[in-house]
Amino acid sequence: MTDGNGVTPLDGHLGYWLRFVSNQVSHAFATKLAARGVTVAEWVVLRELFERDAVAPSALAERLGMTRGAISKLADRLATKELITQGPDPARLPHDRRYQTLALTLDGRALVPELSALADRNDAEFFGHLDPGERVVIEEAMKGIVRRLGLRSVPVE
Amino acid sequence: MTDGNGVTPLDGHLGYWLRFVSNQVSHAFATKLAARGVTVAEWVVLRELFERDAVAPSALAERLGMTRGAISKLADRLATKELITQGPDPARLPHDRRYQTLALTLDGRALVPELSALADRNDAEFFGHLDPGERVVIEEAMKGIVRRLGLRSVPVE
DNA sequence: TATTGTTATACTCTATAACTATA
DNA sequence: TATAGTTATAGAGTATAACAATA
Repeated sequence: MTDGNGVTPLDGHLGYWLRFVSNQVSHAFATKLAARGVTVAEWVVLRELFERDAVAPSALAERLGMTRGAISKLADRLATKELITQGPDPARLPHDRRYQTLALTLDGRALVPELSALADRNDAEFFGHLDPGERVVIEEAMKGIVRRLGLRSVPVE
Repeated sequence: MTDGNGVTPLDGHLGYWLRFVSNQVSHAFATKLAARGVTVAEWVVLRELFERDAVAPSALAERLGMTRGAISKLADRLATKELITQGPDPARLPHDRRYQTLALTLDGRALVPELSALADRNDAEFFGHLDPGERVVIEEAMKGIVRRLGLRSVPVE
């Protein structure tokens, strides 16, 4: 599949179309989140803490496929916004002070369902018109690729 | 579709799966390109110049959905690598010196087919196993979304 | 004044690696 | 010495806005 120059057109790759749509979806979502003062990376952390309540930075880094340094910076920003707390791990006390725990504040916990509604709306705007059959094919194909290649880590960008 | 907390699971959105796969595809491609000393954004510019030969920075910004400032920075990097040239627009001469033109050097032109082969290989690694029917459903769904929402600009990230 | 392009500034995200404090 | 976490640095990408040169 070339254009006569021996070079595949950019849009000749399925990856091109996925990236095109995916970038637009993410950008639209980022814009919605920005109105609430949150980035997509921050949202993912908040969402994760909503599910698990108290998590060590290193565990979060592992689950989200990020470095500890990246989590540390994100956590600082979220703490400044008073959406999470950072503190020693009570389960490790008394006093292995190396271990820390991140947890949602009340404000943070209250915010997650609102942001989740934005995520729902965003998804519907882009994919709501697809018929269920198409939807299933696409979702299963993506899950299949993830399984087949053994991919992990939550996508953030 | 909630998890009982009134909050949709992250992976309950089709956008999640698209982003997951798309990010992995892009990252794998970026790694391949990095071995040739080029980023994905630079690749997109090179690919565009390969097709059109001499392009004004502002035209490139328009086509790629980037700001002129962003193009300017990219162009500087590519010129430093001696993959493109920056100069006055000969079609505008004599002498409306505001207009500039970007064009591939011989090295740049020679590089594009090699990078294109990397793109082919990358796409095959992720999507080569899909049966043609699945492939068509996915590609057409993505194109449909682009059309329906009037999206434009080449995705770079 | 309007337009093309560059530059300055700033912020997000990412990664590597040095550093601290604990153990 | 090993581990958990933080901090420093750097680079890519993005955007806005000020700026220079030209028309």
